[in-house]
Amino acid sequence: MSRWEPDARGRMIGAAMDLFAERGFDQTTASDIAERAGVTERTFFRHFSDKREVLFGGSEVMEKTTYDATLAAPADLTPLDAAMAGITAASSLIGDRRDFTIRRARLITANPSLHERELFKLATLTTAATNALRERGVPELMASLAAHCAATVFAVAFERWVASAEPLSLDEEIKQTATVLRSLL
Amino acid sequence: MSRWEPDARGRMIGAAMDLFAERGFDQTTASDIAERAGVTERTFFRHFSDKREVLFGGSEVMEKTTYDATLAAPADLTPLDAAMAGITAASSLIGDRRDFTIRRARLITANPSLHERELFKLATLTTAATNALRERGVPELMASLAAHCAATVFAVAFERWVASAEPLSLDEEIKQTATVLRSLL
DNA sequence: CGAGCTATGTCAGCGACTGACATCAACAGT
DNA sequence: ACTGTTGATGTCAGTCGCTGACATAGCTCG
Repeated sequence: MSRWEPDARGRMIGAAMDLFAERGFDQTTASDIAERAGVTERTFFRHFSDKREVLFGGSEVMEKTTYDATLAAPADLTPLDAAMAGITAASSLIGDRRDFTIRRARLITANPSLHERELFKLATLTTAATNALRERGVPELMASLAAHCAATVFAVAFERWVASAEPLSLDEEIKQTATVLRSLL
Repeated sequence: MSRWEPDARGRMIGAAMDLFAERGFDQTTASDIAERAGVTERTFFRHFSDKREVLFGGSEVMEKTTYDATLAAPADLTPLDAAMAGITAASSLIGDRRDFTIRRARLITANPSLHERELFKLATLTTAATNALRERGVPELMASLAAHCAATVFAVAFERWVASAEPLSLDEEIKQTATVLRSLL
């Protein structure tokens, strides 16, 4: 797959996370990452469209999962429940690898520029759920609001999941958060 | 105020919006903006921490307004209503200058990197409302969820306000959107 | 009119990112 | 085993975003 060792991409991701944790994001150059991974700066930018993207590998998969699972949810679910089903399906993609995900989350919250990118990725999930809901026949405004609410539940639950020392599963955290959300109105 | 003409900052904002509209954000260099505004590139970066910030001038004011108005809302309001009061107060800061705001919004949605920044600014409003709610004695989780919901209403309502040809006021749009949100649950 | 403050100009330099071109490993077909 | 093709990588030069250090011009105040 690569000119020398295999899995250049994986090595770059690992090198980046190590370096970000050691020195911080801003103090790490793309060239640093590439060097530790045994490749060139140029090949780093062939794999990742920019320096931040090295931490956001699986996001297209999550987007597609969100869309598919929202669309495939039982027909009798409310818009909000369908969107929740979509987002929950996507969340199960990361709920497993707990320590990797948490390590990554800490790096992200430590850097505004990475935080920005994460908000953007979350917005793509919202859009995916919105599109799927519209496909289900939900009117525009309601689709958008339901998708946003589901994304909110995910974001807040994820934050708590990361912060808690002895944790529930991410799924459980989401369920509890969703319950509180419903009690708001 | 400036070495030559007054209101260098205002001229840079105007120049940036014109150039972004003419050639697009990526095809406009910071030096281009500075030149059209009659200043140096260095001066541009003294006024704006980065190239995107030229479109996000009033955001600290909106953040403070959100916090203050959420905190100052009548004590008998629910968390969601208090947060809505805060965000609505902030929205009135832009609801006036409609064509400027819409022109700006179109530039932002046309460019992912600007969109990223806008999501970040919206997140700061959410945080401001969350903090104010906590100050009101609302428990953490509920505060966070209420603030997120209020921000969602604002974001969705704003999007519709920008898209509509013959529009309601932004306030009206927010009220209608909030009603639909409540009907979701 | 001189002292000091502040906004601006000038210059040098790093790091993010890109386009163009050369190169190397693996693989397919002969 | 030989060769042509393909795809990932290396090399190089260059643009642009952004910053630190220092010089300078305008304003204010005594």
